[in-house]
Amino acid sequence: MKFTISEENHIKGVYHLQQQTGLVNTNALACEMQTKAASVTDMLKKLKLKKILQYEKYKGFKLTEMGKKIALSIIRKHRLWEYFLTVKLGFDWAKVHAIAEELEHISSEELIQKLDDFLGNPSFDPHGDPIPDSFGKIPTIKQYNLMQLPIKKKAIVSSVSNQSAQMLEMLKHYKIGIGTPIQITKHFLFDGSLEVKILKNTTCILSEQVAKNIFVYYE
Amino acid sequence: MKFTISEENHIKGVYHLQQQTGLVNTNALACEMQTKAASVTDMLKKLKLKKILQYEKYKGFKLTEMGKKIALSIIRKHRLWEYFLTVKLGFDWAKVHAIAEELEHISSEELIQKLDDFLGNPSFDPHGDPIPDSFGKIPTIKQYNLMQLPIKKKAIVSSVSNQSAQMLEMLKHYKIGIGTPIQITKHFLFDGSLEVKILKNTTCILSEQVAKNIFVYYE
DNA sequence: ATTTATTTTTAGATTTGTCTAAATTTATTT
DNA sequence: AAATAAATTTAGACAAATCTAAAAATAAAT
Ligand SMILES: [Mn+2]
Ligand SMILES: [Mn+2]
Ligand SMILES: [Mn+2]
Ligand SMILES: [Mn+2]
Repeated sequence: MKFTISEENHIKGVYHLQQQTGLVNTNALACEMQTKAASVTDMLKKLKLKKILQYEKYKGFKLTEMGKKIALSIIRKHRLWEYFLTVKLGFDWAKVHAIAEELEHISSEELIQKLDDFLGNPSFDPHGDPIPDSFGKIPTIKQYNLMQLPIKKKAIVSSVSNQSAQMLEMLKHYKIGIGTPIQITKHFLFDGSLEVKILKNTTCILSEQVAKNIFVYYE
Repeated sequence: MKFTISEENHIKGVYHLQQQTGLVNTNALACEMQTKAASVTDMLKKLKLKKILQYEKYKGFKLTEMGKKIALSIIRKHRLWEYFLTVKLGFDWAKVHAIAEELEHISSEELIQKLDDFLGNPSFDPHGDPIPDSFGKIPTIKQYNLMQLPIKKKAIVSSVSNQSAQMLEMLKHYKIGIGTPIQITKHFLFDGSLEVKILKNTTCILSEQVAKNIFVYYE
């Protein structure tokens, strides 16, 4: 089945909200979509008719299984494009969301499969969010950018977004790799650099430029 | 100024038609856009108001300078995406047009500049059509795929779309490079292979798989 | 120069997505 | 339990993009 861009955006909006709240209500979605409650109601009727939503008037709503599948395929596209934009085109990861918001609506299934392969089937987007596979299956752990890791919190390096030879050389020198325990001991505001403790013994300083390419998870 | 997808498609349609006919008429554009004459008239009024078109009722129309600039920026996006899809993602060049028809409407200027650099600022798309630069300037020569070159017609190799090591090794063996004179002497229908004369002396057989990656120009 | 045919435009309808304002339902207070 | 507040839906409007059918303008043919 085909969906309009507006329908796709609404489906994705419901998905994100129901991850947190279970049932979603009209005002919340209106707020998420930067639109008005009346417009949301109209859209809900349409999506219910297309069997994307379980929806009872005044009672809130959530996605059907089919709805979830569609949401995940849009999220998959969004995050793969974000990955492409940062890793291949060198975009700052703050800028990629808005562009991926448009790219996620390109319809070709073959395109997204080939893009996925071209990128090496990445599991996480530049913000550390998991990328669903073509069946909608989501990697479980949640990653955080090292710059966002709370001070003193113990974490594990889970991925590095810049895979250039220079970056890898630098990480090798610091003995940082996938699975390395890491902990921020100090955050210098002057240049954004971090003092980090690695493997519970070595301590070193990472520039913001390096740190923002490193992702970690914890718990 | 911002344009809708439909407006952009119409602007591009006018551009292509006026390349051949100078002034464009309503029915021709309706045919090109797979729509009806009445719909075209509505769109013309809107585009005239936005100063994209010079248009007098019943008299035909053509793009203003601004209209041309916009058309070229859309064509630039279209052809860069086509190049990306074939060279980076490995799409068959017959399939890329439909997908680029969607991708050309992604709005970010920065995206297209970075994509252009990532691709190595190519001058021609996979079909041999020239890619306008960011100022709208178009490379002059027209390229043809070697498979499309009329038999016996003398031509010059102008580009190769597959730049893999294997392909380059093969071309080196055949002594084929950019600027090499080439001429088809026979076309075997059984497997699509070509017998070609290179440099006016050597003759060799190129498989269809090789030949379809070679582009030439003539005159 | 009329008549006929073709092209183009207008008039009016339809679908999609949005809005405001009013009505209705549900939730919260007194 | 009644009154008030908040959330949600309905009713009615509008802009964008399309269509069909009819009218008007232009071109071609007799
Ligand atoms: Mn979007
Ligand atoms: Mn993201
Ligand atoms: Mn298009
Ligand atoms: Mn092309």
